Amino acid sequence: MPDTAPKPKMSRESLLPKLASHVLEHGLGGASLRPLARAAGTSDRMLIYHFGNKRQLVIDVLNHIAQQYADALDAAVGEGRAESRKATVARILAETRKPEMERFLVLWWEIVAGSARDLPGYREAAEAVMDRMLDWLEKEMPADDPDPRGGARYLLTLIEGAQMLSVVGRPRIARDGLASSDL
Amino acid sequence: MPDTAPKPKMSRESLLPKLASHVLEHGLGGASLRPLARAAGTSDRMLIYHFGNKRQLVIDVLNHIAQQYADALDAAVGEGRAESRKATVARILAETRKPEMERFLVLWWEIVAGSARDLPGYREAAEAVMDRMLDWLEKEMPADDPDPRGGARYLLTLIEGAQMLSVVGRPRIARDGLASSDL
DNA sequence: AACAGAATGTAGCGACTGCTACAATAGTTG
DNA sequence: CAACTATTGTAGCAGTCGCTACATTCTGTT
Repeated sequence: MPDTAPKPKMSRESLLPKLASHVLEHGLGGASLRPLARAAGTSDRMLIYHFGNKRQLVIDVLNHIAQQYADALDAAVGEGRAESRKATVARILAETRKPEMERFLVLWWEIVAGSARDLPGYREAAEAVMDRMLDWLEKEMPADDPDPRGGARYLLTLIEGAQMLSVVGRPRIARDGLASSDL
Repeated sequence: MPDTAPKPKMSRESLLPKLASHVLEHGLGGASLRPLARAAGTSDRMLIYHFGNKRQLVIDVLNHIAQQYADALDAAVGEGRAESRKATVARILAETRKPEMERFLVLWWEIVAGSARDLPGYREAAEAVMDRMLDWLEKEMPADDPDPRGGARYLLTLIEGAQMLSVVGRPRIARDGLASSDL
């Protein structure tokens, strides 16, 4: 007779993916222990047991998500570089439009907001994400770019501005703005 | 003998400024009826009475704040235009660094986050703010700019990207990016 | 003054919040 | 097997949430 309950032996690490997934779907602010626990197949009691308190849980989940996103970016880096800055921008915009990334993009602005309000853990997660994004962009810059370092920073600024404008319902502002730039 | 309680005769409109001020200070997500009421000198009971429910209150407060911000921007438009795009960017960055604006900037990212999650009222407020910001920028563009319309959109994209990077603790990325641009 | 409707206070409901006390079980180690 | 620790379940606490029932007062009209 097989085990009826396979005794999953839950740990902080085994919980994090499921918690992260729930947070990606439902956001961080509104997330409370009991729904989180349900999504992870445990009880609020055990979440506190494993993470100490909710604050620490949020911090750990944020770190996990940042890491997850960074890994996804790394996996998405293609072999060859783009041919132009314009192609680089197009590439990253296409990459972030993938549905798996879209969930993250929605959460991203919540991370930015938490960072602006100095909530614990948010700033660190945001920095980790932006740093990795910058790495990714530098690797993706055209081989013959005159200033790949500055250019990557320039493009990141433009890209993030464009994505914000899209998210607030004004994608055309960004599109027209990019079209009018010298890209 | 003077009135001990001057009977302020509160209305939706007379409440909104105080509510907006409290929201600017403490954020929207965490704001609950009782603290809001205390800040406005009423009771939760009366907030529901005047606004119907919390959702509508949030929507109204958001509209009020967006209007307030738009007015502040309008008031800040100088007489003469800037001499260069670079000066335009410098002008708006200086304007938004004023302490009164800074409170708004913190809230702004919460509005963006709510917009990304499609919370009621957030998208509309964000659109109103961005549209007015764009107006302001167009008026502030250099008189001899070859493409003031596209240029304003380009600058808005850059500026918002830069402000986001600042808020998440990476102002240097934006600064270096802007320095490397052709502004 | 009589009344009607708007505005407000008091009290509380049921649901949910993060978290904990206490007890039971499971797994490891001697 | 015995002792011990790690893990989990049950139950609940004190506080907050949005909101409402009910009664009262206040204001303007007739």
